[in-house]
Amino acid sequence: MPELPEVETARSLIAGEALHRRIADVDDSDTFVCRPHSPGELRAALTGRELTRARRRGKTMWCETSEGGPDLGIHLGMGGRIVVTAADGRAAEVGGPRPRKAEWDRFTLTFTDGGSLVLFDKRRLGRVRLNPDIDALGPDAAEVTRAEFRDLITRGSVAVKARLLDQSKIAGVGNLLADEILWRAKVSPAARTGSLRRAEADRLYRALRAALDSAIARGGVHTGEVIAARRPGGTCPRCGAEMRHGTVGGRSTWWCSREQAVQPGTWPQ
DNA sequence: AACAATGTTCAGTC
DNA sequence: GGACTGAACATTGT
Repeated sequence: MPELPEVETARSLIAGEALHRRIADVDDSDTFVCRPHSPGELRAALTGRELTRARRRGKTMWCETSEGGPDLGIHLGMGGRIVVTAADGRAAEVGGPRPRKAEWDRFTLTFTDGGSLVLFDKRRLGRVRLNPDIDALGPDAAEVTRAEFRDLITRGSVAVKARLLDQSKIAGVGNLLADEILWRAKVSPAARTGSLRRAEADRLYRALRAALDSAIARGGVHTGEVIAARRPGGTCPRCGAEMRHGTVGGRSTWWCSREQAVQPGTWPQ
């Protein structure tokens, strides 16, 4: 699930429920999720502090900590969820509490009030680390300006979908959101960045804003208009033409065979 | 059993 | 350095 809209709602949950509570203990024993830290490193760095602010850029969240402590970086990976539990044991989660197995709790902050903040992730591809390198990310997709976007989306000659997924160029767009944006803008996922005209770049920019606004308002990228058509036999929700499937930028990609027709010579190989 | 999956990262090649 | 591929990571779901 997690792309920018999901991460933003998770960040908002932390900001509303987990700040200014004293950390009594830290379970950082999952060495894969907490890599490259060794067990006990996060515990030593965080115990006794409070989270003071929850921030986000693209799909990376980080919490500032009290007494000049390190930033606590959290990435949800492919399917991570944040659960914040109150002192009375009541669990708060985006979209309401859902069933969860304790064995899939990958990282836990226990607060002195008895509550907790948990990264729950059955696939274990989420990660937690101190002082994440935020500067390696491009501008946040929800904040990028039209001028910045025009530049980053037309430079070079890579497939435009690969560029949308490149977190170092623009941060927050994942595979589903990329398909939704390209479909809304009626641009082929395989179109080369250098071949895009200004009108197409600006259509993509408007589609980016609209897709983000819609996903945040409706509760996630899976609510995208074209996402339901990403299946064998799916048809374009606008024109009814058959949806096509292939690999672009190394990821599974669906597009409308009529409105997003691949231009000759743009498909790799 | 085989394959795909909403993410990142790294090695290798051209 | 840019573009690209394939694999790896760990695990579940179909």
